[in-house]
Amino acid sequence: MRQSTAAASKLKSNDQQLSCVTNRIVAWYQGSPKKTANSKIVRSNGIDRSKDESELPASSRWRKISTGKWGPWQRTELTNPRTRSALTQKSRQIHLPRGGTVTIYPGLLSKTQRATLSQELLSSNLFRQYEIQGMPEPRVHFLLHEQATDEPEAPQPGYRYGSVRMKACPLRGLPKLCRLSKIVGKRAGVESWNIGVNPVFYRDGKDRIGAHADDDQGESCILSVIVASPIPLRRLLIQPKPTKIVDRTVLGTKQKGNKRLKLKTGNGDIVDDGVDEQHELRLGPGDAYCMDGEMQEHYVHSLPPDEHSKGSVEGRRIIVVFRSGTQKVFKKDSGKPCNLAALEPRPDLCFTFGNEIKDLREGDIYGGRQLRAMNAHRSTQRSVSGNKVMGCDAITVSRDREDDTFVRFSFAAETRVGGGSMLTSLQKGYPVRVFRTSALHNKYKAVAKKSGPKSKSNVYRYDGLYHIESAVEELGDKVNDVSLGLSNMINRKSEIIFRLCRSSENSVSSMRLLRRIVIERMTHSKVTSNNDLRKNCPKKIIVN
DNA sequence: TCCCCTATTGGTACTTTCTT
DNA sequence: AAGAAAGTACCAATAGGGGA
Repeated sequence: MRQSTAAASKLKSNDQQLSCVTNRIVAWYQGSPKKTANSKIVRSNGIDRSKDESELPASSRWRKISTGKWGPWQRTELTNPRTRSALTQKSRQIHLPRGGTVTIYPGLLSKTQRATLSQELLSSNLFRQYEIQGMPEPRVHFLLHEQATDEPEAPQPGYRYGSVRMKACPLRGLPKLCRLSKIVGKRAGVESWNIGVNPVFYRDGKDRIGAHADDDQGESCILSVIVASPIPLRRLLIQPKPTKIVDRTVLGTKQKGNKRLKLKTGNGDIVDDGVDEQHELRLGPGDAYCMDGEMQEHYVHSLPPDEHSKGSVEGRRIIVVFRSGTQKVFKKDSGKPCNLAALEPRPDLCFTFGNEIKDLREGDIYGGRQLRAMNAHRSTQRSVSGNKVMGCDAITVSRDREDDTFVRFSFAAETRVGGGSMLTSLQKGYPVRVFRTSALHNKYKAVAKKSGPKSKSNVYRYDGLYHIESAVEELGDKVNDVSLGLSNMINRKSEIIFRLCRSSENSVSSMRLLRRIVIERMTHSKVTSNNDLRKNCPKKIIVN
């Protein structure tokens, strides 16, 4: 009884909180954009953007790949659509050089419509957080569909890209958006948004979307309506799609990688016109833009981060994306529902040096996600966590080095992949958290707990704090000691070999920890007491 | 105009996860 | 089994501003 009352009051307070958040956003949104009139944004390329904002702001620039220099941003020519009707009278088009069209519909929504729609979306409680490339996406969103039903377990129409699987909720649950969907469908000449209606919430200027094409489900029409936007406006960046087959050396440039832009001709040959292009669109609240299927073949688009509105509620941006293409059905949704905190701007990550991290215990096994959540190792895709200024707080060891004795080992890193931060830690005498991973082949390889979920991903064992003893730069035959403040002299591409030694600051001695690791590997259970250690420990430690 | 300092940006490497 | 990725953030190179 008591419990249910508590639950009820909790629900109520959640509701109140939600309406509080919603009201605040709506209030902010309805407020006049005071900043516009006076703020002057002069970009490094010398263009004064504030003049553009009252009109349709589209600009483009080009560069020759051979020279690498970008030309100035210039106003993009906007043409009237070929088909004129009452519905498209105000619209304008950009015809992209490599193929495809963007149609802009200025002022599609009134201020009142925007406010009520914002409220409907934010109070729907439907936003979800999805993960991609091992990280939460820097935005939250959800999918609606006119054919979706209320049964949560039943398969529903959906949308999938990368590892994100979105299962739609019924569109009729949000009546205002449902109405809008029909209006914009007419305007764009689309009978049904058969992939779905996708409201997206960028919580602040740090939230963003990387370069991508909407081409995973045969999209033929992608229409986005901007419901709310920070002022100054954020830019939508459009660039040619990178191709897969690339050899820069053949083409006489030094750079490696697959970024060079090439085009496919009609007969399948790959040609290269030697030119990069970029296009920017700065559309405001109430405006809409529509990308066609052909554009998705040749271009990617992105919403780059905006330092201006980072960490601030004023940086909120809400858009609704309507997609038509190939309808698919999904049984599962890969996202998690957002609580109220998840709708606030995400806080910056902070550094923690040393052992004082809650739930981090020497010898224990963790997943990569756990490490990031604990702030014990912050980087998904590099083994060194840290930066050149602050130093390195943690590393993961996943490459075998013959000299690893557990107490001491060496670790190689170029300055560009974290060697710089390790040099800082060496100079400051900071301890580094060391995690050995299951990717190792030597006897100190981390081994997943038997009881844990079956997964192909690596696991990480916390082996305690280590101090960096020395650093040498290897230059062919020469070896250069860089332990003392010479980091600026180092060739960024040469490897620096660091020697690390397990620190006496650790709560557990090296030998005791090593014994525990051995026993836990043998018994697949946790060693919790000294008694366990004495009882189970073999006389001679042999690890394999 | 040159120099020096700071801010911005473009290029890049990185791992896990998932698909083909 | 191979390969690509709707991401992250480091860091060098570059641009821009201010002072001499």
